[in-house]
Amino acid sequence: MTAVRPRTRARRGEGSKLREVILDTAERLLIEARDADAVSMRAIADAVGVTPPSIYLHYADKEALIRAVCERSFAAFDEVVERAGNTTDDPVESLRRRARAYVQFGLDNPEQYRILFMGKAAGVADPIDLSNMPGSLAFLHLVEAVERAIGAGLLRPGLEPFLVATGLWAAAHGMTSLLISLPEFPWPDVDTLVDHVCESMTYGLGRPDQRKQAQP
Amino acid sequence: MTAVRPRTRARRGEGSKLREVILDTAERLLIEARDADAVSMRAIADAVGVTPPSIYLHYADKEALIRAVCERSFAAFDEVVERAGNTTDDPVESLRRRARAYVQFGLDNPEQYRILFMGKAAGVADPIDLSNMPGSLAFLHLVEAVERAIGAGLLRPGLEPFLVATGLWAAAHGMTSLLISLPEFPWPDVDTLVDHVCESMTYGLGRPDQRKQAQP
DNA sequence: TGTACATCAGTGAACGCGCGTTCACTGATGTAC
DNA sequence: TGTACATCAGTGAACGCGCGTTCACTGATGTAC
Repeated sequence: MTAVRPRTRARRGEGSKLREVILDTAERLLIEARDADAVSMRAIADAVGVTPPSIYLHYADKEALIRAVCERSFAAFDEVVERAGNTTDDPVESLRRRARAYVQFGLDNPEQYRILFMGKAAGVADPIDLSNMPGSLAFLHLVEAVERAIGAGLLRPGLEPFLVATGLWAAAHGMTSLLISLPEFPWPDVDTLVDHVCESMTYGLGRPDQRKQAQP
Repeated sequence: MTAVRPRTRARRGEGSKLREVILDTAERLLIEARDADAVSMRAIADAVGVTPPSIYLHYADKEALIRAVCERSFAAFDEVVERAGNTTDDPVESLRRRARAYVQFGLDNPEQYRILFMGKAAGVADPIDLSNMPGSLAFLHLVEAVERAIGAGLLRPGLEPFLVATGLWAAAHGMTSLLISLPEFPWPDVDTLVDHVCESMTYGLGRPDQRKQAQP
């Protein structure tokens, strides 16, 4: 990919405009490519219409640039899921809508999703402090949504919100990441699959009359 | 990594011995590294104690070698899960044991798991024919296990085995891949998480008395 | 028992390539006087 | 209004590196006579 036009130079004091153009372009190339290793600084510079050293005026190195892209993606992801969850007053239905939005975001933005949740070491910060992680806000929003469902008495009593949220996350992530990684598998219709898993998680695959008394 | 000993040359007619040594070594390096791109043909040759061109006597190119490693990993994976599933006569309990074994295999062999299910294009074959895919056998075994549970009348009537198997797979994969990709997240105890998700998938998070009549 | 020879497992050096990053520089822009 | 000058956005060329792969070859092994 070569530059379409050799970008007009920014005016004095407006050098930081290029910073955002680089960020946008890096994100776009990351989406088109398969992973961060496959997107080179040269390719980014080329697509922006600038020479490679220019990038280093704005980002310390490649890792810093990729991290900046990730942080923006996490914000977008959280926003999409939150918005979908807020379209209903029924807390259980809200969880389902979150799940559908979650999976859809992944399928619409597979490479962003890959960076966010399927990377080699997506988080870097303090292992204990959840709030330091890039995607923490989205997860905390999920825990809150679960708490609302429990508070409304719509889930089995005694459930631990954190554990439930983690399980729901795993289920949504499982569908999303498999759909992304194994596109050639003969998947059922995506909505059918998501609805089935939501239904299973909510009411179970087992026959209600055989439900065991399992209260941890 | 340099060769420990400069490997004694194979005898006449025993050239194919090197083929297996290369396979073992490639698998080992793949486990130690993070992904296939990070393991070079040179590094493999070096670890075997041979020069790079020797590999091309046994594998057409890097892709063929990596694919050979994958095929072996899939076989091992299927075997582990099948064995775990056969330790009980209760079909529903068997599904749970499969799930636990699945997650455990992933955590014990994270890089194999990554290659198998989190790769860029894990399968290459005909998109429609399930039996052509490297991991097809393991999945077909899961469908059969679901069919046994349905046949025994232990699951809600009317469930589609393929859809149920896909959902269970997604749930197990979700936990496994998140645990691998985000090790710094404050995970609950792995067994607690797996048991919780199995319990949810089987009997649901929702209150049984609020179960809706949802028969697709 | 000895020797010429075909086979074949492997070597050593090189190919062209793309990568992240650095370094000395250029030249347009704005400012001070 | 004119000019010297500091600033700063960006350039062009090169660095050293590791990669997958190819090619002409070597030399030990086994076999035929």
